[in-house]
Formats: sequence, structure tokens, C-alpha cells
Amino acid sequence: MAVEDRKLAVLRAIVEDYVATQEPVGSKALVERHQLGVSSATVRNDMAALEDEGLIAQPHTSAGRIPTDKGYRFFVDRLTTLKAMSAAEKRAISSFLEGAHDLDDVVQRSVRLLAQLTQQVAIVQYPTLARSTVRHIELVALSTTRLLVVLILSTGRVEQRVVEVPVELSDELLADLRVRVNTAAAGERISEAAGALGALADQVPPGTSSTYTVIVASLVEAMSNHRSDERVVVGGTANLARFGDNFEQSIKPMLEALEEHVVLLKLLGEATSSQHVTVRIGHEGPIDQLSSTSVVATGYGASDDALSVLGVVGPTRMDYPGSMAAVRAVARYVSTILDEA
Amino acid sequence: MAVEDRKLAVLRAIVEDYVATQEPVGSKALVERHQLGVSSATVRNDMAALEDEGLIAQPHTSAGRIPTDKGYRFFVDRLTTLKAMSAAEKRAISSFLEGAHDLDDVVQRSVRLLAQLTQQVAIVQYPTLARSTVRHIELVALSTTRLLVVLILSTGRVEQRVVEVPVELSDELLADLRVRVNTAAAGERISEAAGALGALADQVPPGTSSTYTVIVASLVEAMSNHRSDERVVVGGTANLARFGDNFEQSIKPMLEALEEHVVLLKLLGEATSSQHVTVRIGHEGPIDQLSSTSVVATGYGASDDALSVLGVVGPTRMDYPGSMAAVRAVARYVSTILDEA
DNA sequence: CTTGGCACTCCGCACGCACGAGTGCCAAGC
DNA sequence: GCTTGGCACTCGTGCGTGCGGAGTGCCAAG
Repeated sequence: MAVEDRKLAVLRAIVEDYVATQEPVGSKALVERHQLGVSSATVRNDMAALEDEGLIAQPHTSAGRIPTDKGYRFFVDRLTTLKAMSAAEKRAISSFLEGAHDLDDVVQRSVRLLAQLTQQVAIVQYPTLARSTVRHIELVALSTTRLLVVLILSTGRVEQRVVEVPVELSDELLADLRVRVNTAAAGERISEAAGALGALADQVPPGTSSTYTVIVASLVEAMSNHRSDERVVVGGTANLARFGDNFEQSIKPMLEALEEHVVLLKLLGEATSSQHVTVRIGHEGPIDQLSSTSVVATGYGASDDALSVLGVVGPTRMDYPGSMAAVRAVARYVSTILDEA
Repeated sequence: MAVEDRKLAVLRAIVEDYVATQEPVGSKALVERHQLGVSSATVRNDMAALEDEGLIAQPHTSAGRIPTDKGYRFFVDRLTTLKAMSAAEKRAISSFLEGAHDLDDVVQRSVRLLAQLTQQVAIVQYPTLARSTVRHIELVALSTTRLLVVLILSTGRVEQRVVEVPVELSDELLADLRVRVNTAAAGERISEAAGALGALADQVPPGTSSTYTVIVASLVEAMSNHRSDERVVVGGTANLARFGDNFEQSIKPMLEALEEHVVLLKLLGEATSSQHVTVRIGHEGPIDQLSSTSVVATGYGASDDALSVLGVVGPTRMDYPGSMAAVRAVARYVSTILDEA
């Protein structure tokens, strides 16, 4: 085995051992636990080299080495082959997810599943609405000036929104509106539906013009900032235990981030752009407080132009191959399930 | 001041100091921080008596005293007068909640608010559907055998459910069904709607009987176990920091409980039966692992026959008067808001 | 019943020490 | 040129010891 190759084997061994034990790993322990075929002295030399390259570091003199963020990055990029899920695992996943009878249910189950599989904190963003078309719009008057708009989409999603309208609503008006709105918007993509509705404002029945325009404007406004695909669901927070015992520094910022969905979306970030599993290690992430946590995420969804995102968050010292495999597997299953729906 | 009265004053002082400092409180510190008008020796005697009664205890000989669960119970039942919220707080609460334009929003904001006010973990159960009446039922075919049922309720709630029907659906059948279902169920309470629907199965159009009965049966089944008012929302988990530093023993079981909504509902438990604020202290709760956490909760909702529940969970060592006041205040505001809707 | 005094207990903390794990370097061997 | 065994050196950790302080219980006097 060439020297370079062995160095990488050593790096891999260090990562694996450190992930498993959470303790700095020394040269001696390394040769014992792995078949490296060389003595500890040789390993020491290799380690010194790896340290020069910035891939590993020692917490203090005369302690073992731990991987640096750069080391993990190298490990993930070059030393990792995604484990395939076992047949049993596959079965478990699909049977678990197929029991769902509701979008909420699918999302809920996915989070749980992911948390369970990876033993980490799992995050799932709701599927985007981008590709959905409008199936039906129901208008319900909650009071004379408050209107509930229920949007039923082709994919079975249901969105609702209360709109404050600045005029009095009558039953006839509403009935008329309902028909017009539906004929205008039905079959349109949600992104275009707002536009289609806007056009309505022109072809108003005579004598009611201002009322109409006003209501339609409210509707358009409500539909264009539907925010529900920014919803995220979090699960497996109890796995935060694996973050280490240091509450203030590692667990608390994580809990705080988990409460802020906006922050979470930022965290999952660019993963949304592809169906590839992407990994963000420690400081690579956008949030300073979370500099010792990694994110493994991937886009998912029925098609490439309508991706949402899902993944897990854990300490930099995490089982990358396992997490990546689980994330990918769950994303695939969820995608196919959403496709069926 | 009579002796008994002073003993209670001492108990109150101990609870307050311990809650504030999280440290066992000694006789000397007590006379310094509170105007008890007696010497530390006298307080010591009182403390000995309180300990005999099981209201306080010392972690070890020659340490200060801490309240027992029984002591907290006594404090809550007899020594506490609910603080009224300040005018500013009231304004803050109502303005914060009134910004909501959606049931989800109301619930979400309530949780945040409660967590913020109490600096603890807040839990809000979705309002019950009990009193709602059916406004409209929309049926959408997702595939030839999968039917999306959307239930729009008078209160503006929207419930959805996918039903697997064991027959092929045609457009005409669906249109017909839609009309019949709506005329049968509209205006009914949700609890009665299932029954009203069931009656439909009899007055079937000739020739389609079995198909009809089958679909209606599916609908009835789906409607009778709507489970959405069992949904709970949790917030303020970052406040778990105040649980103390002992992760394994106090924080982890809490995180686990927070993931299990069923467990949470059990935890909030009987509070649902009244609009009173109820307090469960430590071991009084139904869950052994949470023997050092207390629950402050109350029923809320538009009317007495349709109560849901909301509250906070924290360490037994928590600010009961403050939490109780906040829980009550939020419950009231949410109730009135739901009432308007 | 209250109070000051006093002896006693026990926790927490700092100090010091020895131990062990791990390293880096070197000289010898393949 | 790599590899290897040996060896001295460095630190971090764990453990026993000793001390100070907070707090108590009890007692005798007011």
C-alpha cells in the first residue's frame, strides 16, 4: 500500500473511531482496532503529516487526534461510499411511510423515521406548492367582513387563509364570486392563479365594480403570499443528548435554532437545489452559534422543478455515511409517495 | 403575628428564595432578605417544625432547606394570589395575538407568547371541534380510488382526510355525491354529521346502491375518527435550560415527552375540565420520569362545553404565581379571539 | 416563645501528587 | 527512503487530603 493511501486509511480510521467513541484517538489504539499492517510509530508519522495538512488536530499536547472540519470534509468527499440500506430497512421505511393517509401524516412520519434511523434531529420541509394546480376554491364568510379562502390543490393539499375584506359581504355576492373565482382559477398553477384572479377584476358585473375589485384584490394578495411551504417540522430532539453534555454551548443554541423555522430553512439552505445529498460541516454553515454542528440534507419532491428539502442535523462528530444513506433513502421514498398522491 | 402565620410566612419565603436562587436557603439568609421581624434562631425552630410537617427538606445535614412537593402544593393552594398582569402586559398580549389571521397562526402565536411570558416550555392543544358545525364538504378525487374529503367548519377550521374507497369513482358519481353529502351534513355539528351521513346510505339512487353504501361508509368512518383536535403544539424548548444542568435526568425525559403528543395530552390531563388554572406538582403528574417537573394548565375555549387546554411545563422549582397568571391571561385572550372568529 | 451562643456536621474547593496515555524524535534495520 | 522499537517528555485526569464556611440543633437565659 502506497504511503498516501495509508495516510487516508489512517484518516478514515480516525474519523470512524472518533465518531464511535467521542474520544481523541491515539496511534496505539488505532493499530489495535484496525488492520493497518504497520506499527504505531509509523502511524504517528502519518498523523503528524495529516496534522500538517490540517485534517486532524490534537486538543492538547499528548492527547490523541480528532478530525478537523476539513478532515471531515475530506472524509465525506473522498472516503465515503454511501451504504446501501438493507432490505429489511427498506421494507421498514416503505411500510412505515405507506401507512400515512394525509400529507401532514406523511411529513410527520418522515420526520420520525429520519430521526429514528439516524438517531439525530430530523427536519422536513413541507413539499412546495410550485407544481400544484388549483382544483377548487371555497369561500366561506366568517363574518360580514371576514372571508375564509380555502384552496384545494390537485395534489391533495389544502391551504387556507382568512381575508379581511373592507366591504360587507352578502350571500348572493359570495355565491357569484365563488363561481367566478373557480372558473377563473381552476386548473391553473398556484403561481399563475393569482394572476388569473386579477384579471377577474376587469370583467365585473355592472354596478358592483368597486366592491368586486376590492375583494379580488384581497384574494390576490392572500394567494400570492401563501407561506405554507415554508413550514418545517422537527423531530427527534431527544437525540440532542448525543450532542455532548455541554448544554450552554451546544444544545441551547440548537434548541433555539429549531424554534425558528426561518433559521432552519437557512440551515438546510442550498440543499434544496438538487436531489443530491449535501453535507455542511461545522463552520461551513451559515450560523455561527452552530459551528460545531453538521447538516446532512437533500432536496426531495416529485420532480426537479418542485423540490423541497429534508435532512438531519447533528454534531460534526456524526456518522456521515449512515446519515447520508438514511437521508437519501427517506427522500426517495417520500418523493415516490408524493408522486402517487 | 401568630406563630402559625409566621411559619407560613417562612415557607413562602423559602419557596420564593429557592425559586429565585435555585439554592437551598438557610435561616440566616432568610431573615436578611425578608422582614420577618424575628431572629434566625426562631426561624430555625420554625423550619424544624415545617420539616416535621413534610413541607420542606434538607438535601443533607447542615445544608439549607428546599421545599418538598408538598410544600409547593401548600404554597400554591394557600399562599398564592394570582398576580394580575400589568396594563402593558395586557396590551402586549392582545396586540400580539390579534395579529394572527389564521387558526394555525393563533395557536402558534399563543405558544410563543406563553413561552416568552413564563420563560418555560409552553404547550397548546388545538381548539376542539366539538361545537363546530359543518359548513361545506368538498370531495376531490385524487385518483380513481382515493378521495380527498375537505371539511370546512363554521368556525373557520378546515379538516382534511384522504379516504381509500373500494370502488371506482366517476365524475358524475362524485358530483352527485357532493350535493347529497352537503345537503345532508351542512349545518350539523361535527359529532352529528357522521350520523346524518350514515342516513344517506338508505336513500340511494336506484342501481348504484352498493357503491354508495360503500363510499358513504368510508366517509362516515373518516369523519368519526377525525383526530385533529388532539394536535398539540410545543414551544420554548430552549427554556429547558432552566431545568438545571442535569441533562440525562431532567432534560432528556422532557424532550422525549414533548415529542409524544399523546403523552403531552395526558400530562395536561384533567386541566381540560375547567377554565380554572390547575397545577400539578412533581410526582402528582402521571409520568414517573417527569417527577421533578410541574405543569400549570387551564382549559380554554369559546364555551364551557368545548374546552381545549393550554399550559406550561417547568421544573417543580418554578415561579408558580407568575406562570399561573400568564397561563390564565393567555387562555382568556385566546378564548375571546376564538369566540370572535 | 424568643434569642444569642456554641459545638458539630458536612459540602465544596483547592492543592498536590502520581499515573497513564500519547507524542516526537532518534538511531538502527530492511 | 520507509519502517520500527525505544525513550524521554508533556499534559490531562483522578484521587486523597485538608481547610473554610454555611448551616444546623440544642441549650440556657431572658
